[in-house]
Amino acid sequence: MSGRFYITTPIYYPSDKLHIGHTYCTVATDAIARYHRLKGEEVLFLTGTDEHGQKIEDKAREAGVTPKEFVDRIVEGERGVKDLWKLMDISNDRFIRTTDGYHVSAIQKIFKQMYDSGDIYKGTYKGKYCKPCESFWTESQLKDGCCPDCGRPVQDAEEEAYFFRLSKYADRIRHLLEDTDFLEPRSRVHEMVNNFIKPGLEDLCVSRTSFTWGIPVDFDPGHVVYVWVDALSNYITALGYDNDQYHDFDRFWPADVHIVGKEIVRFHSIIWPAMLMSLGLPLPKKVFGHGWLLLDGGKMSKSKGNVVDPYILAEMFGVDALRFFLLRTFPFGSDGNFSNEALINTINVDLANDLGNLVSRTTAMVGKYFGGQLPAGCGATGEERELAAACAAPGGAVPFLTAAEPEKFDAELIALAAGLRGRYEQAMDQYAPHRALDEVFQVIQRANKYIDENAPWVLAKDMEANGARLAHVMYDLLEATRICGVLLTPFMPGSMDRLFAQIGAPADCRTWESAGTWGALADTAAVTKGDNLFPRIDLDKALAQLEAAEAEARKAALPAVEVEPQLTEPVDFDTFCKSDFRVVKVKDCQSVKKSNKLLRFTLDDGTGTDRQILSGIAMWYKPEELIGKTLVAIVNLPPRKMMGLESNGMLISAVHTEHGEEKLHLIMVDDAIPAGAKLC
RNA sequence: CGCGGGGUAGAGCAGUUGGUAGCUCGUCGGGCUCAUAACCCGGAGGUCGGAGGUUCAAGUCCUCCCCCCGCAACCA
Repeated sequence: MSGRFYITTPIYYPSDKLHIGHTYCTVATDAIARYHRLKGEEVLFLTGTDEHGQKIEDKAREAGVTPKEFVDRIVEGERGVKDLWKLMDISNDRFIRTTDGYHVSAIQKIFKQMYDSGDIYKGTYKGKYCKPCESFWTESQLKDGCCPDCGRPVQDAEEEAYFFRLSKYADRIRHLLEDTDFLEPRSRVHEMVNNFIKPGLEDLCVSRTSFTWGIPVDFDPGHVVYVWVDALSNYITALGYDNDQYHDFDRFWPADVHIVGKEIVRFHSIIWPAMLMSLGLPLPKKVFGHGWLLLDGGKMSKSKGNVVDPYILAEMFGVDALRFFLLRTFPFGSDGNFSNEALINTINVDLANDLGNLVSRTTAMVGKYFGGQLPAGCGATGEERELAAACAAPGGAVPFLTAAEPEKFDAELIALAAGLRGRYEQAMDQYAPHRALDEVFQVIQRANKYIDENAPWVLAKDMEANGARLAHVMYDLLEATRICGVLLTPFMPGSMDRLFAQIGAPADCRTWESAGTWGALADTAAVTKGDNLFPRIDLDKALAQLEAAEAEARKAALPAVEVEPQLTEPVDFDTFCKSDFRVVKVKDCQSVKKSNKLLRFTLDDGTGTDRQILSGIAMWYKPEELIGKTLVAIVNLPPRKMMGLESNGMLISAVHTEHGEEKLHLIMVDDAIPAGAKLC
């Protein structure tokens, strides 16, 4: 049974602090890794950060530091990535940074190897070039044939770049996706095949010359390795492939599973296998694409300002409660709606009422009725052990229980608890932690019911007559609790240590083996009622507190008002005068079908002919509120089509950023000004 | 007709190969008092987005339509 297990998270992009979504993915991976360790397997759990690229180069420049300084702060700094994983009790064995020296040199070797084999070749990246911006654009990125950044005309240009022969592997990839279990859940396969394989895989541009923050192509100065080869290869360089930092490649490759978010399934299920094929390496056994945590049914994003900070939640409710909530509530393969109410509810219902209270009432009664230690001989009977063994056996059906009460209660509880490990294992092996947890809680609920059925407080009234029975009932409760505790360890390691201490379970009662055995706990184990494992949370109070904390964090993190830096490049007066700004009156304004940003204006510009302008401001204004307003527009821009409609000019607005949120105000002028008045 | 996901009780969700519609919260009533005002039992509440079709039988299979959410596009 004990084999090796290599599991990875994605390497996260540290251009910003990580949020609850990253935490979700890492916590899930951690629980799976811990599960395999519990089963006695030799596990290697890898996580890390992907630190190169244009965006980080830009962000660093904005912050006035070097790119390396910038990522160091986010990765190693206070409340950074590593800090967060430490807080969340993540048990990763390794942490790779793509700026680590061994990775950098390994990538150069890998790149060279693929070049030498002919799978990477030098080609030309045909595109459009904007001289003032020194930027390359593809045909589709252009705005009206002009540079999307500055709006100036662009020229045909060719840039040297390296390409990977992705097309060569299309057939093998399609087979891999369609005919094997390589990619799960299955629904993601359709998306990949329909969107990317069927239209035809094109060769992939794998180098850039437009920025410098990347791994240099060592045989061709000026080129840096673009994200694909750099980032995806982390899964093998972290094992020591093409480097001497580690020496586990033969031990752990191929990976058992890459856990990834659905947004990067494409890279892991198409590009990564193709790269490995090119290198002649075995493919990972599985890529699992989990769902996203949504907020109010929509995507969580910085620009919406609705990012949930895991630090605040963990500090307020405890790390284990947060870990548990994330994995218990949401089906791992699909999206789920995150909310603070759901979090608190789950903590109260599952952890406080069901599990915490079960431990509390059980340990309290053992203390009250037996001074914290049950009498010897009250433990599992031979018959019970047999029943349990039958239920725990693979495929073992629960026997038909005909015994009379109260033995029937015992048998039901034992049968359910003894079969739990098998059901849990099945769910975990299918990457369904939510189902595994559901199974555990079925047993916890059954144990609570078992207390009511046996009414220990009634038995305790006559210890002489019922003492033995009472002790046995208590033992059954401890034992059921222990089994649940073992199986919850991968999810809540810290809390389960406390639980085991309370029910007196030593190390050999915390093993995977012992979770499949009824009667592992010594009947005379020392039981102590400790602090509540999971205190109940006052919903309203906690929500208010959370909101305050989140608001404060948001304010601290973001400057109140930000404006674009002023341009230093002068514009000569003649050029300026070529822009024809006019006062216009809004005759009609409607939203554009199928667009969530565009509004269509019908304007009186003083010429007597209506002018139509499209403007991407639907986020800030409702169409009807603008009718009749007096605005300013530039009217001599070349016409441009948007969403099939022609726009003749642009309305002028003032824009700024407030607490990270983009704000926009149309320039409105005095209604006394007639349409067509020129601005100068 | 761009691609995909989804529409099941007030809310959030399960429903494998078609065979009496379930779970959690909430709500109403009952029980118990060991326990973290927790626990246990029971009730009410659903034309399973809409319309057709296949079938002895459809939430489940087929066709069409409507709505929501992502990606994409667009935001001169």
